[in-house]
This record gives sequence, structure tokens and C-alpha cells, in this order.
Amino acid sequence: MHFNIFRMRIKKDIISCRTCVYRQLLFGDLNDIEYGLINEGRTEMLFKRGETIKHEGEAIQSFLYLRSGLVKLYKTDKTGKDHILSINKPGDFVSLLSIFSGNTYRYSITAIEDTLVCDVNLEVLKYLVSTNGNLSLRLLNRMSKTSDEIIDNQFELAQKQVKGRVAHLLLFFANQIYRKNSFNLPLTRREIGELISITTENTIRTLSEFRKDGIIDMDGRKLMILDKDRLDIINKGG
Amino acid sequence: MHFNIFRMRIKKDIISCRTCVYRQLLFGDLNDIEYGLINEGRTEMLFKRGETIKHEGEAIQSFLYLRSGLVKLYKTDKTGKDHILSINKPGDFVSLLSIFSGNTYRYSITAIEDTLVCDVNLEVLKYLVSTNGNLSLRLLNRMSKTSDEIIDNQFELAQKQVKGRVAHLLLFFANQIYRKNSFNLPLTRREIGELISITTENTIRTLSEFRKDGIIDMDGRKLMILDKDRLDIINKGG
DNA sequence: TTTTATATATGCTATAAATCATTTAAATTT
DNA sequence: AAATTTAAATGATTTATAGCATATATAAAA
Repeated sequence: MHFNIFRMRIKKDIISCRTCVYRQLLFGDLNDIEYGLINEGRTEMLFKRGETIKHEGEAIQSFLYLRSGLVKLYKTDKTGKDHILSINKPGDFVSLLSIFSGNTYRYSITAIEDTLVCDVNLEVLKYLVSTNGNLSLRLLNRMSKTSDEIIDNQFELAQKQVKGRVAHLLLFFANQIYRKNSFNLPLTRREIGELISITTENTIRTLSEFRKDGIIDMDGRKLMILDKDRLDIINKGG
Repeated sequence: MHFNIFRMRIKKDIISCRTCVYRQLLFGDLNDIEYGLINEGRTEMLFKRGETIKHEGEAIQSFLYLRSGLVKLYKTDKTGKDHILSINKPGDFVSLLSIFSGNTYRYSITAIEDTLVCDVNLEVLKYLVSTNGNLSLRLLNRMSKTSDEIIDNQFELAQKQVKGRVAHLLLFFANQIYRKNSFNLPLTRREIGELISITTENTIRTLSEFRKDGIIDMDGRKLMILDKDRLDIINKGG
């Protein structure tokens, strides 16, 4: 559970949608009027690592997308334990799975690295969807892929046991997120466990074992993959 | 794994979209031209229990919705084991999670009861989405809810152990699917395991235990819930 | 700086659930 | 109707992993 204090800083209109690198990726081709609508009332918010951007159950008033940083989407169960659904990276539409089905968030969103979020009026998006067919298809595609990723991940994890899951997690960060073999783990050992459904102890134990076996090297959060081939084999269940 | 022979019978235009009970539910208000497009080239297909409607990886050429019956959506892993993602019932848009993200099915679909499926041209749907804003919002809403259901279900299961999962499954059929306490289980013990991620043996053992404890009564596939309160408690982890 | 809390690290133990083995029953197929 | 396959049922055994205990290190707060 996270009871972080909001210390976001609002940076209004530092970059217009017109010059945003994610513009095309997110919305495709929009006309000037449409961009104007998006830009209007738009805010940019900076969150420090550990700060919660949205709490599960909170009313949805805007749609969010990540400009930089990294966040986790997670749900908290009755016993207070968090279950991480996915890690979202720049360009991701972090509220996409919630905004069209209800009026509250179905998961919490917390920054796991310093994160810059764009916050745009939701009614504007809904208006644009209802008048722009290409945007609709684009969003249906994005939502479908977002959902696929979560489902596929669950499917993958269900077939692996502890070592395979940890290997999978390390390869995910190396290949999907950082695109290099050396990086700072953005998650604590506990959070890794919450993401791959194992205990904190087993996460720690397995990482230690990987180090002893010369597969990785670690120094606190700093992690380096030394033998990616073996990690691949372990990931595939070897 | 399922290698069933296709023995579907095609019943063309027995019911028009105009009189279909799911029309409004699925598409909202469409005009005559739009209904005409949907009806054109539409086929209805009947599948017997056990027959596979679509195989994972198969090209998507149409969109499907369930008129009657029950199906399972599932993925097969490298070892040949099936993992059931969800059970779909009449009114469900069984291909929704696949049609907007790629051109092949991301899961297989098999009838677990005799099932009537409507098969409609996909290009027509995409055309309607791109020209009808209400329909777009409606589909975004449906897709979001479909995805939520699968994700929430995984979240629920992750917190339960064997007995809780079996209880959860029985309550799902009683409350969500059949809306009565006595029904024929549409899944084998093995399939139940594939849906709630436990072994066949544990499914059988747990059902036997529930019977011994007077919580349920069974005769093969026929199942009757005798003590729903206890089942609720077990489901909640008691 | 000192205190407090949180994260990392390992060993030991308990246990839930998978695996293996075997039997009976019910469907399919020939 | 006989043969074969698949499903259901239980007992015994193994194993992976959770749970518990405790120590150290690191980070946050007083």
C-alpha cells in the first residue's frame, strides 16, 4: 500500500502537442482545430519516484499519457498486498483501460522513476473519438494491444516457476524497457514479487543465486546481465 | 489441445439483425443503411459442444458474436496445456479482443455447449466504426469491460488457493451464467483446472470434499449447490 | 547525528499443491 | 457389442515455494 504525499509540480504548456514526439503515435493525423482542443486545458505534471499519480477508485477527470519516466499500474487486495498489472513507459496511455468503461480508476498508478505526465480533458477525447473515425480505430487498436500485453504476460507467468519468472522480469527490463544489459532496477525486490507473483524472499534468493552463478551482477539497484543466453534458457524453462 | 472436426451447419438469414435481441445491446441505434450493411453477407453458424470455432493464430475475416450457447476462450502453451482466459455467454462479442489489434486470433474459441454464432464481415464493422462515433464509444466501452473481466478474474484468483478457486468457479456458474443453484457443469474437471489454474486432480478432490461436507451435490456433470453461504465464505478465503 | 523504518539477505521449517500411481466409470469408436 | 479412449476418483509421495525468524544494510525521519 502506498500513502505517498502528492508533491507534483505543474508545468503548464511547456511543450505544445504540436511539437510533442508522441503526438503522431498517439493521435495520428489531427487537424488544427482538434489539436487546439487537446492543448486547451492540458497540463503537464511531474511526479517523483514513489509518488502516486492516481489511486484505484479515484474519479476519472482526464486522460493521461506518459511523456517520460516509468510507472506501475497495480491493484491492492483485501489483505493490503499490491498486485502489479503492468509497467508503463513513455508513449503509453496509462488511463486507457479505465476511461471508457467507468468513471473511476480500476487500478492505482505510481511513478517508479521520475515521471512527466500529460493530463488532458477527457470530454475532449470523447468528443474527438465520436467525430474522428481514424482516431476511434487507433484507440481500439491501442486498447486491444494494452489488454493483450497484460493477458499475455499472465499467460507467460502461469507457465513458469520462480527462476523462470525472475529471468523473464530481467529480460523484460533489459529488452523492452532499457534496451541495454546494464540498468538500475526501478522496482524493489518486493515490487518485483508483486509483478511476477512470488514472495519477496524468493525474489531476493533467486537474484542472489543468479549472481552466484555468474548470470548477473548486482550492487543494490544497479544490475548487469552477464549471461543473457543462460537467462533466456532459464526463462524458457531450462 | 483440441483437434475437433468442424461440423458446423450454416443457417443463413434465419433471423435478421432487425429482430435480433442483441441488436440494441451490441450496436446501439443504427440506421437502416447501417443495418443493411451488417446483414449483408452475414451468416449464422451452429457448433456442437466440443467443436472449435476459431483456432489461435487463424486469420480474422469476420467478427463474431454469440447468439446462444457457451464458449471458452483459451490459449495453448508449448507443452500443449490449455489455459482458459474466459467463458463467454450469449451477447458476448467473442472476437472483440482480437479484431482491432492484429489479423489473427490471439486465442482459440471452442463451444462448451451447443452454440449459435453470428459471423459478420469485419470490413463492414470497421467502416461503421469509422463513420459512427456512438458505435466507436460503445465498442471502446465493451472492449474495456471485456478486458477488465479477464484482468479482475486473474486478480481474484491470484489471492485464492485451491478451495477458494473452486468455490469461486462454482459461484461464477451459479450467479453469472445459469442464475440458479442447480445446473450441468459445461466444463470437465480438467477444463475447470485450466480456468482456475489448478491440476485436474485437485479439482476432483476439492469437489469431492465439498460434497462430503454437504456444500454441493453432484452426479457426473449435474451439480447442485446446497450451501451457498459456506461456498461464499470459502470463496472469500474462510 | 541519532533514531526509526524499510530493504536486502539467508537459513530453517511448514505446507499447499503438484506429481505419480492405480482404479473405476463413462463416453466414443470400431 | 466389444474395444478403446477419455473422464472421474483417491491414495501416497515429492517438491516447490510460502512462511517465519533473524541479521545486516540502507534510506528516511526526528
